[in-house]
Amino acid sequence: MASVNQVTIIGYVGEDPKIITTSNGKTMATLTVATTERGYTKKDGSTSEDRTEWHNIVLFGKLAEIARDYIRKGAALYIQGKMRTRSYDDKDGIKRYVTEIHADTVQMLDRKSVATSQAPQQYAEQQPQYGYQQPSMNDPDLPF
Amino acid sequence: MASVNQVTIIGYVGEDPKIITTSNGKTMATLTVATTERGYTKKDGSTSEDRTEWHNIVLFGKLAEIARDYIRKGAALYIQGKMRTRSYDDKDGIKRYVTEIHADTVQMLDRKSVATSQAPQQYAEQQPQYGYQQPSMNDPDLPF
Amino acid sequence: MASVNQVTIIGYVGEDPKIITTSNGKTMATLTVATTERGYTKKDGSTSEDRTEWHNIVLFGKLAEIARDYIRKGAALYIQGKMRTRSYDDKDGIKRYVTEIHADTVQMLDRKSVATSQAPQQYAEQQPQYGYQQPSMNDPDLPF
Amino acid sequence: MASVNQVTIIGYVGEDPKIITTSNGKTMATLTVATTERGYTKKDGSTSEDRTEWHNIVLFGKLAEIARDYIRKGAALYIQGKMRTRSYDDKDGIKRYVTEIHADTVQMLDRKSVATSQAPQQYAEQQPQYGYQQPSMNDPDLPF
DNA sequence: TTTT
DNA sequence: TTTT
Repeated sequence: MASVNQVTIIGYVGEDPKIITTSNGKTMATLTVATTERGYTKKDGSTSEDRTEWHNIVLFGKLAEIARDYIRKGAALYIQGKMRTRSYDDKDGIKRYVTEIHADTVQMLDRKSVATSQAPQQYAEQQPQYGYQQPSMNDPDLPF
Repeated sequence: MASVNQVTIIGYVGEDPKIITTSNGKTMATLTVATTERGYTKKDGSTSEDRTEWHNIVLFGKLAEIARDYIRKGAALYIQGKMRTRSYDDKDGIKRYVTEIHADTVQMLDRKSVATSQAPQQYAEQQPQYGYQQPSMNDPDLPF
Repeated sequence: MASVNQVTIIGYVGEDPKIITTSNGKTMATLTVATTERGYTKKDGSTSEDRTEWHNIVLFGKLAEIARDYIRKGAALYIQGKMRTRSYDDKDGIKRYVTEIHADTVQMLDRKSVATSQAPQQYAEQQPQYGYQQPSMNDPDLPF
Repeated sequence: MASVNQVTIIGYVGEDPKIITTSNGKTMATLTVATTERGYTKKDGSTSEDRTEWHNIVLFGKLAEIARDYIRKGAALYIQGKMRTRSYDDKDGIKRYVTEIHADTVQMLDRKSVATSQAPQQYAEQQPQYGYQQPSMNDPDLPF
């Protein structure tokens, strides 16, 4: 059965990634990325406005470690992954849905890392495609 | 500012499309498309299950007319578009979010049209890439 | 360093795939796929013609075995891969270049297999996403 | 008939674009873009080498004007387009083929323009998504 | 709710 | 050389 579910995003990171260590010891990261559709001038002379879309990105394993170590608010990213909608119960016990992008590929588009906010400087300068590093502080807060 | 927001889906239509005529006379169609990620056998011999994802597709203008005239439940489609999250108030007045795909491109992947359920036969046999046709009954129900 | 090289093709197979067993025992398959850009009517009333593009697809390992066992002339395929240009010496010893697509993903878009020309019937009916099978006759001819 | 022919490239411009004014007064630009596949360490400890692929990009109309005015050697680009193989006669009258990418979308990925080599400074600082400008010197040399 |  |  033919099936394709592929999203490609180029945009800017809204906040420093949130890092979670799952119960089975895997690293997971969540972050938000903005894409902006430029407004344009219509035939009647009126102009449409810019439109910003926020995407919920989820990273696992090695990609999550890259996020933890190198990706910071403001970074320009290329992301490719799959759309996934999951349900959760909100504070009133009502079922809600969020659509996330589970990334398969992440590339940093900044020539020099913008990883400054709390990222160790020595890694900020290197910006590898895949980075490994000793564990750091995890943010256990619920993402999104 | 660089920005890309692009989704590519190949999957199967869950229900006949819902057609809406907007207040300014434009045709809009909504439909759901399923993608299925195949389960696989892990190294330890256990198997993961198939996972089906449902996508909310929104079509405007000519693409909506194609949906109205040719696309039916069960059809295999190739869709390319943008992710968009919109908010609406649910019946309790609480703000909710849905993520939709606003399609730019739709192609029917079935060699012979599967458009049988209530679609005019003469068009069901042809399956053009872009179809035009006289107005038909619209379904004013809220999609999704 | 950011880098993306990705091609997506949906089209029809021109000839039965050619199968090669490489010196280190790996299976490789080559096939050609046609994409057709529809002509359209211009503002001045003139029409542009349809334009068919032929793509040289190269498959390795398991994907090559799927090609060998299930993909035949006329099949509709979804292919994703990388562009690669390689050089070779033509019969006059002059360096030539061909651009190929090295596929990472292949999906058959026909609901029922079109694998009829010389493909074993029992497999022709099944059309799995990934197929394994005992070695068969290889075509040692140079592809493309 | 279903057909998709789509290439996505992120890479670096090899030389300043070549600009051609076609016989019917349209602007056309050609440029080469490099993508690099990172080498990796195999299971046996050996490492594969980095592999650079050069892509021949062709731009028409407005995109060609952007290339002329803003894109220079070394620029990082996101490009989406179609693969096209064309034939030409080489100096010995022998038919040769080149595969090019006819771009539909071009985005500059550098935060500050790298457009320095002969590009007017005032535009180099702005880097619009679509730029218009008075005609400049064209390079009539054959590209590629 | 689809499909294999 | 495919397909509609």
